[in-house]
Amino acid sequence: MSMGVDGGHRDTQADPHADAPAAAPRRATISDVAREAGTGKTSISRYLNGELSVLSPDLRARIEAAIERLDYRPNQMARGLKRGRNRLLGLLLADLANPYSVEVLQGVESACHALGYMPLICHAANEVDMERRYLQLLTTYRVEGVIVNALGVRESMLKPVGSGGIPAVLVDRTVDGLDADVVGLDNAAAVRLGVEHLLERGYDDLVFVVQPFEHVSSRREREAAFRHATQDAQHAKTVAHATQVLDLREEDAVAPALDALDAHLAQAAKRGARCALFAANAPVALRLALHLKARFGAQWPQHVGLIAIDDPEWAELAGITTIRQPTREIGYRAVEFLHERIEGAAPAARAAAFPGELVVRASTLG
Amino acid sequence: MSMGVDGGHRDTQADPHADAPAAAPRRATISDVAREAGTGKTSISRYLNGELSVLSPDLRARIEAAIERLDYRPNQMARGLKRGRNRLLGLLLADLANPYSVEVLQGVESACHALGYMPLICHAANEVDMERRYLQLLTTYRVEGVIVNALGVRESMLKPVGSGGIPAVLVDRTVDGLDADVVGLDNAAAVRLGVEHLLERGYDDLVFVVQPFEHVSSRREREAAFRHATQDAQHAKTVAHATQVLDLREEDAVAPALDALDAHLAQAAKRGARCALFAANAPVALRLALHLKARFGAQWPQHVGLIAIDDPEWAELAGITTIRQPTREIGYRAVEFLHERIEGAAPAARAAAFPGELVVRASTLG
DNA sequence: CTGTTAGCGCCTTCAA
DNA sequence: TTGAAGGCGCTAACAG
Repeated sequence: MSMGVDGGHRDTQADPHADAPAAAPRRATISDVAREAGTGKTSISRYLNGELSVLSPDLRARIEAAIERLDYRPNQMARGLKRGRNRLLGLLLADLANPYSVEVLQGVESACHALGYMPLICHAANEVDMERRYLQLLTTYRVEGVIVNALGVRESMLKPVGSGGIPAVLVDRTVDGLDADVVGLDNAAAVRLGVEHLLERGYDDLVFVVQPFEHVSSRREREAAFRHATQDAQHAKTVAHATQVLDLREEDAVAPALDALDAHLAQAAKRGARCALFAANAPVALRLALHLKARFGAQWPQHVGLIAIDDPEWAELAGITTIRQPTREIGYRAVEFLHERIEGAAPAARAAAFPGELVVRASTLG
Repeated sequence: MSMGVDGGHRDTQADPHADAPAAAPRRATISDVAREAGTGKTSISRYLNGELSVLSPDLRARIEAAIERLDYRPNQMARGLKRGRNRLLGLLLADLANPYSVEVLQGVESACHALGYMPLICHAANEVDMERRYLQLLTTYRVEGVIVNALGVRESMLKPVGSGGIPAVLVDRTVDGLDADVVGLDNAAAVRLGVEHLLERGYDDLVFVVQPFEHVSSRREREAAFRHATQDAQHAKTVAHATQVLDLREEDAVAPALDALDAHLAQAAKRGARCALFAANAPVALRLALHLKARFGAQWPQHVGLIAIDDPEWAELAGITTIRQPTREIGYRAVEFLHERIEGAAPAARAAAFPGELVVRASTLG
């Protein structure tokens, strides 16, 4: 159950009779430093915490020297235990293989540096079960707050801060029934941007392709926005639209979905319609591009349009039009929100929705 | 200097006069559980550590209930402080934007789960300075060992385990003067595999493209292996070869390097030679592919061959031949090595070199 | 089988 | 300006 199964660990203690070079010289503690500097632990502690003004220059110099000589590093664990805060932030990521996550992570890290936190990164690899375990583990390490970008985290795994839970902020997706800060893309605007671009380019049969979206708010929002944008009064009569679910986690379900898509494309072609696919995110886009290439050859963009939310590094190489998210900002803001709550501010749950940016490439030349 | 700048943090303590719902109900401690269960802390501790056999069924049930009722989670920090081991492993990664790192990470995680460790992931974003800071930080959190895949870590930042340093294992690259375990690709064999493939396909002018390699052992090894493979007796007279450095961190240096490459390609064409580029890793390959596409259009593989070490997800889409590394195994093995050392084994430094696998695609059709 | 005691390394009153 | 003492949450001898 618990991750730390440590039964059966022989506590290999240094053999006093071994002629090895100074068997495992324990790291120096604050007491060692105090002794070395000829003073009490209190002064060392003061020094460590920057209360330099209350230390005589002499003592201060001795302490400095002692620390240097012993290569002393204060033990964060002990510090944390004592003061009740360890400067650890949990970051739960559903899928690090998705470039989006890595970019958000970069923003998170940079904010952590600025604010003095150490991010504890947990990668759930798209497994709901892992998410639960990691959340427990983070709790166990007493992180001061968590940033969550998960697939199946439930409200019950993450009690709202009011009821004794850890401060939490959600990235990209909400959790049903959980009243926490959320930061992510302005999905409605981003999708609208994409749809308008496709219409401008003359596509009149749009298919939104998305992973199962019932349980992921951002997917839900994007799908809904797609329907609204295409049903919009000014287009309603001229634009065909449909949604195709593509479950990338079920390899067996992918082929049928792609077949359905092919059928749709064939029909559209017969009608003389110009068809374009709107991928809800990068993983979907990759899968679609691979399929289209296999089916139509390298010239596939002449047959079908393709646009995607997310702008992975390979989009440029593949010539795919995208809607880029300000991922780093998203990560940065998440930490800022979290920091405020950790510091005690308790405003109502906030939501930060960042705008996406259209990057036009060859896949939507029309 | 230190990351944990925490001066100026108002310790916002709960206002006892606020009518808020039960101001921040502190997490239950072992004492709380003991009281709730009507027993002493020791029994609780025993329960937590799986010494169930020495507890009367009755006590055991009461403890179980108390824990449940209080939603108690043992504090890992306190545990670690006491027993001197916190089950934390540091993982220092030079660049998470490189898919290689993410894949290695997955192997690391899966091994950590199996062995009961919690990986503390640090992302240095290709900054040597970050690497140093993170290494210090890890030290400060008393991780039991570190897995290092860094750019500029020096021996001085990572004292060998014998002299009081933390157990360390290196991934993909060694550190000068540091006698630690290393796990990575069998570079010589992988490069040979690639060169032979290119020769078979009829290329007779090979250019190895690599980031600055003086300080990164794997790049050095690959470059050397390339020279050896091409100078090999049986090819020496028929194959032209060269090495081109491409420093991706210096945007200003990229264009000149690509120009040089272009010149080389032009000359080769004039001589009627069949030219192929051998990218030392995925980031280089991406950059090259982008350039070739811009220069020769989508049909670039008809002009130049391209092969790369690493097999990122976009390689399939771009149709680039690669030599795939068993990245997950690499990460897994790294943890295993580290675990053994943490457990006290002190064998001589080992090296695990895994074989690469050739994945042929359209970029080397000849 | 169960509880008491003494710290792990550090911070924090409190008194000198 | 300095130091001694107590305790954060937990484990590990010792007793009973």
